Amino acid sequence: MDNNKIISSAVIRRLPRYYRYLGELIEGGIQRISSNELSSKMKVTASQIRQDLNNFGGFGQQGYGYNVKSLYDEIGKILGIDRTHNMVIIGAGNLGQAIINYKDFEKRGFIIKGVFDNDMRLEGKIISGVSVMMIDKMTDFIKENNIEIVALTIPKKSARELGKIVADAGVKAIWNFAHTDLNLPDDVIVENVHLSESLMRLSYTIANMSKE
Amino acid sequence: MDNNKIISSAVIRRLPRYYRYLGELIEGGIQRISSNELSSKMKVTASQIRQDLNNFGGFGQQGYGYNVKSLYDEIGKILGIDRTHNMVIIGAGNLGQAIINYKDFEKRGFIIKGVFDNDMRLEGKIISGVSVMMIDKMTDFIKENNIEIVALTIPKKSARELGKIVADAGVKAIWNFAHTDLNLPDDVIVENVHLSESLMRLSYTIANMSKE
DNA sequence: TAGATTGTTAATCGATTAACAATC
DNA sequence: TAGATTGTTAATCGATTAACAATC
Repeated sequence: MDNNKIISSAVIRRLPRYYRYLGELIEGGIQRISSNELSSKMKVTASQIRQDLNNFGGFGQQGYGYNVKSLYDEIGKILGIDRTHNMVIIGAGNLGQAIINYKDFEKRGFIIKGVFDNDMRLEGKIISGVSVMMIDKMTDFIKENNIEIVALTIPKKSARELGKIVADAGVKAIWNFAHTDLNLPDDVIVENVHLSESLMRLSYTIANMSKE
Repeated sequence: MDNNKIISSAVIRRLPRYYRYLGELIEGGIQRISSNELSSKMKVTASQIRQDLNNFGGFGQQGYGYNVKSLYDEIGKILGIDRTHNMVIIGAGNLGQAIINYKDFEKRGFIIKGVFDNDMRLEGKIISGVSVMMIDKMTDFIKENNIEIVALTIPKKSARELGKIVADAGVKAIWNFAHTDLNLPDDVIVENVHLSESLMRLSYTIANMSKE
């Protein structure tokens, strides 16, 4: 595998979906699959599957197809979930709590080490085993606990401010749920989840399907 | 504007972001903007902005630029948020509650008419003015209240089942937060929010930025 | 009018699909 | 070996960027 080749984001966007389907095949006890079979399950072209995978190496075998388990593991490695990532949540509201309670993230190696909030009434509260701390303790906590990822589940104004602070504290990536762009230096990774944009795309499709 | 032209999904994906930036310009009291100024704010090319907008009509004026307020309104119309949409949530957990509590959706015309759950202890509970009902009342409720959109904030197994049920009940679109594809007939719109895929993309970027 | 900026065509770039030789 | 299916090249399709004439 050529580690330096830059992979297009279109390919990266599809990898987690391959990973999910392969996981389900494993659960179903399937050991091998051809690009053609996977193609019909996932509703993408077999050609695309083979092209995508070959960006990372020849994981298949002619005449046989792909070994489900080993392809699953390879994609896991590519996605960087063959190791753990320490994470904190900023914002102990419903959305922050939803992320903490959703146990699958932890299963994939995303370890939630703490939740921060500025509501003093929440200080010391335990949410699903994770304790709520005040924002002023955050920078130290990030440095001492080797935190790589911060999830921002707070309103946009605070998100912009705290985004800067955690970037300065040295986190590698921000998972941003606030409805704003963060405008941080290029060495800080930002992955946005803009729910309102998703809902507007849905609304667009409603408006334009009905037309025909 | 040519109502029948099919607009590429790449363009649609960008529209809500234009809408957001224009909204902020309005708040800031800005009345006109050129594609060049907007380009540097949004970090996309001016050419792309002009191309995107011209899919829907000539909203600008040579030598002047775009009127912020009227462009905002036009994009709102295109996105179908110039009218209201009735919506229900299935799943009264943290994620469902987060959506109910987030008042911006309501402001944009997405009216949450009810929440459904199968936990009998929640029956009749009021979450932010919206009452929790049991799943067996759902189909009737959807039909009687002209529900267009259903948000699925439940585990994947139930999501697949209830997705079919609400599709049969006649909803136009499903906003799917479950980590699965729904496989419904083509006339039902599905907009997926796969948080775990988003987190894996973030993880990929961490793994591959550190390499250089 | 002169300057600014759009709308739109043409050029480039990138992503997807098709085809098939290589090979298990 | 024969059949199946990959890996990979070539062809096509679509999206983005550049350029500039039209026009406010």
